[in-house]
Amino acid sequence: MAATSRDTGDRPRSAQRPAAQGERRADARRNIQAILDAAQLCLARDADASVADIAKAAGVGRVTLYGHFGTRADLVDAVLTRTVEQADAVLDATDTTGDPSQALARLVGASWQIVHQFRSVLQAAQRELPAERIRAVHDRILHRVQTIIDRGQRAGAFRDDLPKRWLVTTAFSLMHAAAEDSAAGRLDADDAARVISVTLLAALAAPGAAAATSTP
Amino acid sequence: MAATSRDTGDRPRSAQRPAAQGERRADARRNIQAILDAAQLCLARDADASVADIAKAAGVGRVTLYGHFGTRADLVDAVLTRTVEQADAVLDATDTTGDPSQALARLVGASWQIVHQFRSVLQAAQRELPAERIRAVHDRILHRVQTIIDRGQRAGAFRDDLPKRWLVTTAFSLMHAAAEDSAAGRLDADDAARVISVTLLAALAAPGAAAATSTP
DNA sequence: AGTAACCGGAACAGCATAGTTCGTGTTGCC
DNA sequence: GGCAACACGAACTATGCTGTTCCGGTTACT
Repeated sequence: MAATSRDTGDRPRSAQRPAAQGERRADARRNIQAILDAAQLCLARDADASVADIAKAAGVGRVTLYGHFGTRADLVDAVLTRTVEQADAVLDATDTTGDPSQALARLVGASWQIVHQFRSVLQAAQRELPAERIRAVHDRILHRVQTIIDRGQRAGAFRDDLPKRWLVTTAFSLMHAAAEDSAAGRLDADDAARVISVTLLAALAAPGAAAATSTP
Repeated sequence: MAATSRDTGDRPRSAQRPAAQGERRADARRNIQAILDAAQLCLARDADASVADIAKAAGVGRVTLYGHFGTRADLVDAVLTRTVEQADAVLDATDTTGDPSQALARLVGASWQIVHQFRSVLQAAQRELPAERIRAVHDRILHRVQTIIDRGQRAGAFRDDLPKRWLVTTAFSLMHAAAEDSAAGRLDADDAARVISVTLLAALAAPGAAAATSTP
């Protein structure tokens, strides 16, 4: 249903078909990226941003947007897919082996901004897409942090007297809060990774451990 | 502008005036409370809940709702005012003297649900009310936690190597996260106060201090 | 150079919501 | 008991949004 597949039967300007499967003119490819970029920014600011707002921000006409994305839900799904792919790429490139505390600090440093962007898009998606679709992508993100917390607990570095699910929630809520404070000018973006890591590791440290230090 | 003042010039059923300033019939008072109750619940679930949804949940007609609240913004403002008053009442009743860690734990225990409810209403209000109005009520809530954190830092119990504003944000983000997890069934509501306090106090503890324990 | 792919403003239909008016009935206060 | 305060469904206007159609112009690919 997304622009990448283009096999949508009855659609406006349905005669528009690429010469080959998936093939497109350069201006069409440029517009699709511009629309996705604009949608990501607009939806992060306001989950109810209109299709007209997004088209304007992308510098294209509404009919052009509808030419590439059949419905608002199609567009939101495409943005969600792209956001997940971007998050996966960054997270795949992050070393999560070795000392759990240091691994978590690296993961936090690499992903705090993406995690927040992801959540903004997710909120918009929740209004348009089925709950299963939302859960599928949400769980993939959670899983990585959970794996490190599991390792940390087994190694005795992280506390195990609180629900594990809550520790994961704590990690995400601190990243989201930092992203919001940073966007609002209340927190220096350059300092955010350190601030989140110090706070999170202090919160997660096994009681009595000397892990609760000023800098990781 | 809210139902309490009733001096709104040209309004539907403008002939409806209480016998005395602010005086109302019993059924009108009951309906106003029902509308505010319903608005608080509906807006907490969905900041875009319609006036028709709220009226239905309150068990009144839309015209009746408009008879008491001139516009949607008037209603949202009234809900915000009431929510702030409720939060003030609970927070005023909480002992914030003595040991900063224990004071913060008490404050958290008393307010985690209210703080979340307050934020939900605040999100709805942000779409309807001027930014100054939002900031005025928001800062009042933040101030109480900030005062305790100040005391804790002076007493050496809380860390001072992270921005103070961030420590306040941490407290609020953990309360919000716990409320969301509780609402979603991922956290036992009866255990939430303990879980938040333990996590928060561990995060705030001055490095090296023995405050990072399992139970406050 | 030719032409299909692509673009996009105008206009339309349908839907949802906010706010208003009308008219009639009910309630509760004096 | 009387009557003003209160209630409320139906119907209306206005606005904004989604999605579609039309049609003429532009771009870019061969």
